[in-house]
Amino acid sequence: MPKLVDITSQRRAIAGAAISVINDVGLDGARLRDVARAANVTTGAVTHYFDGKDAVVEAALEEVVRRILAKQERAGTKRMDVRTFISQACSYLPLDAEGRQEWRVWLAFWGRAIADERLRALHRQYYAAIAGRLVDLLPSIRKASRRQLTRCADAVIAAIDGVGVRATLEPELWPPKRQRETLAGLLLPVLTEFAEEK
Amino acid sequence: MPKLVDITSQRRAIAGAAISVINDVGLDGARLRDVARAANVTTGAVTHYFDGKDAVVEAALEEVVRRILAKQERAGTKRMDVRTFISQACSYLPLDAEGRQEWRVWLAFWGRAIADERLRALHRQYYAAIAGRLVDLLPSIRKASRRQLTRCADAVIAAIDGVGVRATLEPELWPPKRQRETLAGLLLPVLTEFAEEK
Amino acid sequence: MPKLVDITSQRRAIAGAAISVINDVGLDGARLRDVARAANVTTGAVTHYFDGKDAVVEAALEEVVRRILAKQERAGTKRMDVRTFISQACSYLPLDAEGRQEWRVWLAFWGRAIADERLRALHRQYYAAIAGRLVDLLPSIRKASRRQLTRCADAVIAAIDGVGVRATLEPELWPPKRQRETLAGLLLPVLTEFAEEK
Amino acid sequence: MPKLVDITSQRRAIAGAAISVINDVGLDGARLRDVARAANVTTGAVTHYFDGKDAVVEAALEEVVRRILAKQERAGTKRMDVRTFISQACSYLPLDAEGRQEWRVWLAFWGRAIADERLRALHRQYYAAIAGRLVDLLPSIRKASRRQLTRCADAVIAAIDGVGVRATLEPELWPPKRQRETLAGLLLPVLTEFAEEK
DNA sequence: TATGAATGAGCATTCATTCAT
DNA sequence: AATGAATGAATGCTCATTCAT
Repeated sequence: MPKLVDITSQRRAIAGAAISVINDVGLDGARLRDVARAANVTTGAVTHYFDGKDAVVEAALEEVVRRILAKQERAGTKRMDVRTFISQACSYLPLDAEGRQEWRVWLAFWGRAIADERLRALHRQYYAAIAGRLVDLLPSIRKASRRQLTRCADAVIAAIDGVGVRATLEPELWPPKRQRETLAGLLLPVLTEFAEEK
Repeated sequence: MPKLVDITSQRRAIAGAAISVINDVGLDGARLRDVARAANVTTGAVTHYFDGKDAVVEAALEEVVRRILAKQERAGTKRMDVRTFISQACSYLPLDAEGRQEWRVWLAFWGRAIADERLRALHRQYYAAIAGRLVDLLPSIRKASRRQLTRCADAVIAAIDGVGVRATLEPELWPPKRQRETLAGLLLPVLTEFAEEK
Repeated sequence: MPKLVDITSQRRAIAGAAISVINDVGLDGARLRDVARAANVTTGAVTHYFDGKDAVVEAALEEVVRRILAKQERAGTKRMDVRTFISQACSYLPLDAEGRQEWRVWLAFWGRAIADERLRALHRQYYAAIAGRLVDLLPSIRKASRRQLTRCADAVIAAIDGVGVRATLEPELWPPKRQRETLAGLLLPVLTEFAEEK
Repeated sequence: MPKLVDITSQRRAIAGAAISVINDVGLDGARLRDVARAANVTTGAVTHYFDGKDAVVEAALEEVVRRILAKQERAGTKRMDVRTFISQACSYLPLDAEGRQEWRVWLAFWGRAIADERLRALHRQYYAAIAGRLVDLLPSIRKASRRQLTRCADAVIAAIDGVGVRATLEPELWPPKRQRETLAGLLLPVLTEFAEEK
């Protein structure tokens, strides 16, 4: 009787190992053998669960997105003030070790996506998901037209990305405080204005 | 007498070729041979002018920064209103083919910098230069303390990076108009507030 | 289950192939690819079993030493006369095809050792082993102080090396007879004197 | 009017530079560019004076031999006792920095000669020259048949080579004293016997 | 005569992938 | 299902050599 394994959880475990390796040595530096070792399996096992390196890499990206989205506190869509919203937005930033890891890997994928149409398509998809969440959340501040909501979501995402990138590249210069202040400095005026429009 | 060449200009030419190749195939995909071909020289010539691939890559980054900084219209530091400042900031965005190329390469470097201390140090240095320019420019809007200027510069840089990243990854969804509007949407409230503080 | 291989014997096989290649084309001329072919494996296999070319080269040296030492007839340490000892010493000389090969490779390593501290350390170690054997053997001729034994061993080793080098470089001029006569001509007076000291 | 250069002295200078480089980095490690730099000329000049690397290398060997032979004190062929002869023989050993350099380079050439017929022919030639000198010198100890002289010269050369090799590979363990004692230990009995034969 | 920029073949090395077990 | 030994294509890099000036 063969050993029964949970295929999905094995794939998740390997994807997680890949994230860890990418975080350490970058996307190019990540060798399948190291991923295997980090997952406590053999290289053969990795190619057994995935079609090849690209598939592993995509699974890692998918896992990162899953984790990033999971960060967002599952707040209801009830009435919410601007400050609460901003504090929610801050949860996306690389404030702790885990967040930094996710951002580092995320940046690594950007770097590869510029020359990989498949990855870029995934990015479009993930951004759409994130933007969709915001568009769902923003009406809890104020009812607005779809167009207004989209614009506002664009601004919020850009602000988060802008702060997150800088904090990821200069972690020693960007403690959580500076990240939060900068993000708040950008979002407070925008969202206040948004909230007060009629 | 042997042919005398301008070493600096040759290095610049090769760095430019590297940018072009990185833009096309990414930082990992960039092979020295392709860089050589793009520069109309042989691989031997490339290693003649540079110590190795890493040196070529760093030169490419340096050249990209040079071009990005050169973009900024050399406005005087005379009195400037918020709208003019934002329009200046927009000149950093990937609005045209050239800008898109620079941003793509820039993103590629981010991806590698996460696992390359040397590159990260270069990034710190370049960000400091860019921030410095802004800090020099902001007083033309309003006199302010160094701390206030820095915070404002942080916000501006984050906004530019955030919009630029998104526009680079989703170029078909982010025509110049959307980029400008999003950046303005972020900066106008912030800078207006900044300008009106006393 | 994957094929299980005896790693040590594979390494030995590759080292042996390396010896053969070095014998043919010299230490510098030896390419990993040729070593691989001589061992009936691929270059990838060679780098699979060794960290790189240097490691292969060191393994070849180790194997040569093993073979050279194995040459020595395993005589007991019982009473032995000078002529028997000399005949034992002669077994180190490049008298046959196998011995010539070992000496050629041995010379090749000398040439590299002069600029390679690591190799020189190995040589020191191997010489110490050879000298040790002689020091163990000489008392079967006559009891002597450690100092006297060492001096005698020095002389014996020098005589063997001197004859061996010349015979290796001028094989056509140095048939076994001439080698044996020259070595005996050097050692007989020395050892006779050594044997007769009281 | 073109600059007039002494071709021969330029070649000698380059050969000397080559010796120095080979001494430092070995025969394989020696790059033409380094030789050129050590000789204070350009690489082009080196290939101008020599047909290629092999020619430079051979010139270096020739120069080493010249220096080694020059070492031998030009004693007359008048009556000479055994001790004086041995002291002459010792002058071939790597007793000082200059001698060590010559031996190191000499060893490097042995290592290459094993796979280079041309170099081996040169070695045969140089050994013949050295042996010839000894054969000329030995009669000053005792008149003997050509065959006896050759055998004795063989022994002397082997003893010198044997001690020299070891001293070159283990310089820290072989100060001049140990070299001289070992060589004398080998040659004294042999030559005494030779001198006393009738 | 002499320069040194440029060439390009050749090398070790890396690593995703395959496959017999 | 899982192993890990073996493959071999692909790359960066070195360096002797060439040649226009």
